[in-house]
Amino acid sequence: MLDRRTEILMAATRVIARRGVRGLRVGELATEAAVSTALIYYHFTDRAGLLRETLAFISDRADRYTAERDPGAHPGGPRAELEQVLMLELQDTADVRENSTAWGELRATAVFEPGLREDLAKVTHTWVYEIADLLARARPDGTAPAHAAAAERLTALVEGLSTRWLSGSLPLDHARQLVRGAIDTELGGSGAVG
Amino acid sequence: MLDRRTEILMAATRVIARRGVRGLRVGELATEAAVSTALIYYHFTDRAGLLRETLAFISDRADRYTAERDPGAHPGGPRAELEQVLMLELQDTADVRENSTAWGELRATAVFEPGLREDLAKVTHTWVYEIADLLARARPDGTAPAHAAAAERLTALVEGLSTRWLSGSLPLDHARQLVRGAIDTELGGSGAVG
DNA sequence: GTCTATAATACGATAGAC
DNA sequence: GTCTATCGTATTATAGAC
Repeated sequence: MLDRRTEILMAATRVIARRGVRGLRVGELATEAAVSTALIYYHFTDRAGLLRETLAFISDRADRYTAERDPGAHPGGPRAELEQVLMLELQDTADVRENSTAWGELRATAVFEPGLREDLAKVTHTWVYEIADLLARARPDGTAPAHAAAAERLTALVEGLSTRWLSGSLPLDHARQLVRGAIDTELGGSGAVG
Repeated sequence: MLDRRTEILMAATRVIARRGVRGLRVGELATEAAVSTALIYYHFTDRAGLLRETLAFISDRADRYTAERDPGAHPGGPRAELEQVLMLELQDTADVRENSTAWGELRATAVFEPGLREDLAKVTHTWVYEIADLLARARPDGTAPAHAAAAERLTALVEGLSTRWLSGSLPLDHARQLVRGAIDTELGGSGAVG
């Protein structure tokens, strides 16, 4: 059985997925969690603190996506592992939708709130580094700077596509296909225009 | 001489660039535009209407970036033109910063407000189509679907990089370098990992 | 068309009972 | 720990003078 505090954090994640970080109202969260607003202020100092803890909660959950994998031991080899890791952000399950939405919100909010930037940079760096590592294993002949640049491009692409998906301008299947094409292209495969 | 209405729209663009769509307060806009809040409600029905018109205003201005160019008559050929058009979103001038910030906000807001999605899809489609056309001119040997996919990847990449730039996680020069690398890679040049 | 003044309400946050 | 009730303020929106 989960404690109330965790229930509130999960409810906050759902509300953020529905209304955005900046659209979260403490009153609406109370309704979603089926508690009073006073209880929220009992468990969290204020709205800002609640938001901080919720974003940490979401990050942890996202970390677990990847942390639970067994790195390097992927059956399909590094190429398949690379594709799988990049596709983690592009799946239509409640969990991933919630996480991707919150993540996009975090990025969008950081444009106007410098206080969020540090957390953001840290998590982004971890992700980029992981992708660069997989690229290095998929193409051991490439240079480290080339792998780093390709990893930055692939992750930024996934973020861009994720926003388009969530904002309804791009079907999920199409977004996934574009990522596959980008992997092909970056690995020097047959994906390029010519 | 501009009329008050247009002055308010320009002021709204500045406020959105500073605070975000959801951070825009009618009172702050009034101060920025040096008018009363009542005047804003005289010229626009309500906050939502003001926002709609401001976002249309921003879209029009962004269209003009590219519409005013002389398509096909670029001195450096289609490859240079392609690079230039993609780089339009990644420049540290007040205008571009305002537009890119507002554009990112429009996308981020559309995730939670379906009413904005139609406008968004239209402008995105125009942009993607323009890039696909330039790719076709740069590589006439490629197929139309390949050009379309590459255009979607390049524009989504620019959006992702733009958000990273504006949220302070990526220096502008680096973002621009990554776009150049992506163009090389998509055109089958020497940019790939291997 | 533009202002000052103010109504109406939404929202974050707290007091105090249980 | 959890609730009901409420306060204070920020914000949207309007009334009415000029």
